[in-house]
Amino acid sequence: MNFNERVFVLTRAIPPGKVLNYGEVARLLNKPQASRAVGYALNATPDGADVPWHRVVGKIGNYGRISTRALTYSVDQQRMLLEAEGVIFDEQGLFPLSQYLWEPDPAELAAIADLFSQ
DNA sequence: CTACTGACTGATC
DNA sequence: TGATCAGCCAGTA
Repeated sequence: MNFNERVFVLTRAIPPGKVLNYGEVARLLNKPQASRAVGYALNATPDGADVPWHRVVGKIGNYGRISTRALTYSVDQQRMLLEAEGVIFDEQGLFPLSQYLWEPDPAELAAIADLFSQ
């Protein structure tokens, strides 16, 4: 299973209403400094694949921010998807990571790691 | 193998 | 409040 597929698997495991920033995804994949590669992977996400890519966001200090680099989907669309799941944005389009960052159980991570070896 | 490209991040100015 | 810079990494040519 290559890096991209791992990113997809992990992203699929993010529960509604929760998010992960690129750096966190990379860290959970045991590659703490591959945040940029994570962005590349999500950019390659097949449209229509069962991957909630909108739950992966950028990070500014202790806040989450929707990335504007890729225009396959607009910032507004991604924001609407997250708001539909309960994420509240402030006037600057940011939201506190402390409140929305997903913190998976060790057991859940183990299950995901299991899929990686397949 | 080398070179280049990004949905990144944190530090610096 | 921005804008820039430099490390970092996987995928592609």
